[in-house]
Amino acid sequence: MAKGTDDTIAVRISKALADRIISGAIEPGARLRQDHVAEEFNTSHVPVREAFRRLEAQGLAVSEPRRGVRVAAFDLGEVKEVAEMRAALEVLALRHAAPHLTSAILDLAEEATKAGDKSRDVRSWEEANRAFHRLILAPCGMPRLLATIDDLHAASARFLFAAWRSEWEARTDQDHRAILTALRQGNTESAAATLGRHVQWIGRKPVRTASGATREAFAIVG
Amino acid sequence: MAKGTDDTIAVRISKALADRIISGAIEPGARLRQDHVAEEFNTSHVPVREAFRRLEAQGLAVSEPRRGVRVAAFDLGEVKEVAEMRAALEVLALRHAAPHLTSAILDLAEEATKAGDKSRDVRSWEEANRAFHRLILAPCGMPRLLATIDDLHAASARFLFAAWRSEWEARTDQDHRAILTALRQGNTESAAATLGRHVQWIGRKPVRTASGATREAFAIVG
DNA sequence: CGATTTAAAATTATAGATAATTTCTGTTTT
DNA sequence: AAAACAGAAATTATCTATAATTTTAAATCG
Repeated sequence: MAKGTDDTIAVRISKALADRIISGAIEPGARLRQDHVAEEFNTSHVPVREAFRRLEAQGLAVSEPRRGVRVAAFDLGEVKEVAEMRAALEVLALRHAAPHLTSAILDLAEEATKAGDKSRDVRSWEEANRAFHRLILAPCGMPRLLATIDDLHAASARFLFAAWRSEWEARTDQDHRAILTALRQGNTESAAATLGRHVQWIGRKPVRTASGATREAFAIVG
Repeated sequence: MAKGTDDTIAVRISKALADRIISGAIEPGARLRQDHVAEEFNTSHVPVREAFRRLEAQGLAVSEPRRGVRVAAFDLGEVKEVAEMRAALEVLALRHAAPHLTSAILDLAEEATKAGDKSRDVRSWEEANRAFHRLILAPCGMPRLLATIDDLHAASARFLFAAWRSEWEARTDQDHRAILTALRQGNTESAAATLGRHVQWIGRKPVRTASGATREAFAIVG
């Protein structure tokens, strides 16, 4: 991951915190105390507050005036919401990207798919999956759309890590392959339809809670 | 407009600046100098910086590290991009909102349409148009989706005001009426299709530039 | 006279300090 | 024992001050 050493301190902090929130290192609902964060990063709280605003905009944190910032909570409803938004926007992006896709790009996307299938842990699977989606969508040339999709991917990853906290079973991604085949054949509509379905596929998994009981965990898997 | 007196200063500033950027009171590309803004609002620059981060997240301003913040510029490509994103997301929202629409809500939406038709200036037309869209979409119960649509509406309004800076000719909005009719008949798909087309309708208009020449101006009109 | 370097002014980014608000904790009251 | 209530501690939001960087303007050189 690019460290971005010339970034402003606020950006560095927001990236670091975003990573922790997404990976689940900080629990949903946990308070983010500006002085503590400032101390940890050896800065004052001014850049910390700016970092908080960034996290807020990404939907990773919520802030109440005078009461501080906390890590955004989420429920099944939000998982579905993000999945549907991703479906709508990624389909749009793919329709515009399709005419600009080269076989070189599709080859890279295929490699990303293979890397995902080989992944032994959630984290590397997520990285490969994200790479696949970004590769086939980036040529749409719509920066605002891509930025929005990126934020939604971050939310998806958060749900994913929350559900498959440590265990992960490898599985071959047939959807990705179907999408690539359709794109290679110039069948954009078929690829878009599969992508739309693929992104909305929600995985279910029983998870042991802190109290010992088991509940269903949900996560977007695509 | 709700003044939000209990808002934090940063929020107040960001709302005031957003209004100016959207209305065109500040030119695209103009620099936003934190000390000047701070002086105007009788504060220090700390809340101003936070306001800038909010504007950045909304896509109304762009910031380059150490070089300051400027009002986001836009071109025809971005107008189209925002229109397509709105089409995709508003259609999604409408599909979810449709089952929860009451005739009371649809009556309010019809009033908003009439108010739009009667508007003598862009500003009040935009307000009525925004009210219409929000009324029929809000019952979808997807907060993240609605927040994203709101930001896109702000961008749309910006393009609109830039093109129709002062003059505005009244016109009856047939699309809004067609959408309401379809919704009243329970024909969600027809309403969604019309909405998707409606949002992407881009108006064209010759505009006199500062140098005296005329160029085409473009704006989303829906 | 135009290009380039240098110096000054303006501006951004961060730090440290202060006032106001909220949260926490222990105690009292019913 | 549960609820209500102080008072103390912690935390947020803001202000003033300082360091670092960029922009502007002037001056110098080719």
